[in-house]
Amino acid sequence: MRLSKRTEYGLRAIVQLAKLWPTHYVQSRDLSKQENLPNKFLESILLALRRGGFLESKVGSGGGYRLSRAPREIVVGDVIRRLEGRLSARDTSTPRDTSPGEIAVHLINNRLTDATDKVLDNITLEELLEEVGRQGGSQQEMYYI
Amino acid sequence: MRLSKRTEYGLRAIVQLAKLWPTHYVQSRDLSKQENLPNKFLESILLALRRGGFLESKVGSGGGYRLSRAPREIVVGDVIRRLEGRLSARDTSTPRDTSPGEIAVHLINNRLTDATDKVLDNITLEELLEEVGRQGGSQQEMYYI
DNA sequence: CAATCACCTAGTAATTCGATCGGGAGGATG
DNA sequence: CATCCTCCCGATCGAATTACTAGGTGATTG
Repeated sequence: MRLSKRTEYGLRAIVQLAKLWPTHYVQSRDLSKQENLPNKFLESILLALRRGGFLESKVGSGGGYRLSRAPREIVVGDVIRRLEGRLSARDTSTPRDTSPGEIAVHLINNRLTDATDKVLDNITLEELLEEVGRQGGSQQEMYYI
Repeated sequence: MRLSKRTEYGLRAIVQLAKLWPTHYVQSRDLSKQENLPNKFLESILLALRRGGFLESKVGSGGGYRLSRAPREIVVGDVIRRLEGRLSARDTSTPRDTSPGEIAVHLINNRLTDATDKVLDNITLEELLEEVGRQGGSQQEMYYI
């Protein structure tokens, strides 16, 4: 499974903002330059993040975006779920008089979303930044608790 | 994250075949009726599963498909990876001189594929059938080992 | 042979995705 | 007040992906 570009760009932007926190507002234009992202596309993503309550914005000269709270208080899973429309599309309804195949699929789906949620809800922006600082944890799989 | 229809249909079909194992060949037409799936679409999926070594087929009158081995020897993860083209698209390369944002995304992606692989590689068709038999485990989240 | 059924190619319909366009609206600055 | 600056926001568009269909080939069986 792979994250959409929208989510990827959003993550990259918010990581930059986390690095610069709590210094003041960064403009979307600068963000798209730093991470080399399509300007207008990024704008809409930043807007979604603001609506999600992760960012604060300020219009006018000297305006821009910044995190609305400390990186340690922002859970990566919340950010990603906001951007990735379909993620966490857990079937709330448990079908009863359906075929075994459908039940099986339902079951697999739930386990998958469970597992991904567990991963994503277990890391904050601050922790993510720390791990990135260690060059991706010496690029090995020593992760998972 | 959600499975594609292709994967979903393939799973549903192979679950049916697992239920009927080791009785003899089932035709794709019957399968599509039982699970109410688009006939021709399912055909191409079954073909892929056969090429993946999960199914055996027999052409001609009285032909059809069956599992190529016992349900306990078929891992769900293998089936799904065969159908879902992109899954397990783990970035093999570890980018070095890239932005923090890119490294962060890379890291998240790896953790996600790790987690999903772990879930899917930990259940066989036989186990899946058992759990389905328990009506989806009384529809609660008592799953995960 | 005549019916059956897997196999195969190709093509189309529908949706999603990535990205762009083109303006507002509303604050800052001089 | 004028005019930059920057966020805000809806509409749109091409391309890729996904979902699905049509139509034929050729082995197998009764």
